[in-house]
Amino acid sequence: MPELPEVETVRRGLALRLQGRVLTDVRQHRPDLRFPFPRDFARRLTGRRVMSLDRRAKYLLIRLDDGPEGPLVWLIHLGMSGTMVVHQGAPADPRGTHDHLVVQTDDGWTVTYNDVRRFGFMDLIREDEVETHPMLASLGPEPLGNEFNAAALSEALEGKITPIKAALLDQTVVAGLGNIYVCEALFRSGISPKRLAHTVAGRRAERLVPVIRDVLAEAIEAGGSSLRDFKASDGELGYFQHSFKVYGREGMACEGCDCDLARTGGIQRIVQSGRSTFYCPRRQR
DNA sequence: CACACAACCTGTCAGC
DNA sequence: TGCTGACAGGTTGTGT
Repeated sequence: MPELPEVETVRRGLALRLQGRVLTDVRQHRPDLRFPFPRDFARRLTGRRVMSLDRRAKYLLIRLDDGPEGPLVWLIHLGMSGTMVVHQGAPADPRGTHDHLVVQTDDGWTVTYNDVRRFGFMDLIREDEVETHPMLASLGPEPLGNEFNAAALSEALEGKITPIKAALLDQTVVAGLGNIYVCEALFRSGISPKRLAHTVAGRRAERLVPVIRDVLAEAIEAGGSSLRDFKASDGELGYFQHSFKVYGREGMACEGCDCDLARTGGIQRIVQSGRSTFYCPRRQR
């Protein structure tokens, strides 16, 4: 589900209600998501005050105040179907089917983590463990940060024989892109998803980098996209999905294309590394 | 080492 | 109506 723009939208939504608040009650309703929750997870969160909410790639990092163990960082990955829904008042009773974690704040709000597929996970670590955390240590540059530029991308793609589509999904190359935004960025930059990654180094990388930044920034601006099982943290749906140019548009004409749809078949769907790729074979080379 | 693919889990939808 | 198979935004582990 959530790619970088959706996670950023969740971060902003959560910040509105969690920043500065004390977590007065934490209910964990199953022992694991994708991985087991850390030991005594709910107990260790209870009573902590939220100092800041940050994001690294598709991860949320919620920084907590000093407690018995020192300041802790609550690490969250939403997986494919994880959502954070915030509402005023007490938790729903009975709770929703896949509400796995329910947190109450000292000012009377409830934050619910719901995750149908349970590909998400959480951890609770010390600040000095953040950089070396197994899930964070090998992440590449933030696509919206200064370290992500044509030179860096070219270097990361150097010698890669895999298709550019697969390379951009590789979180060690650039951290935060997922299936939708890779498809959209490749379309906007006119690069075929089948093109071998190393051939994108150089001029094509110079073209691609600003397009990646733009598409992510636009999606964040639109409040994140949402498909059927994603809700932004305030429960409202995002609207960038209406701006997809190729994703989910198999057989449709691509924007600005004047070729004969009956003859060309329009936008194509292919499978790469087991995942759908949507693209226009005529305008992406 | 680099890459492709299966696996994780549940729900939805299209087709028969 | 019910069954089956394909597919869904991510990441890890395994096998070649």
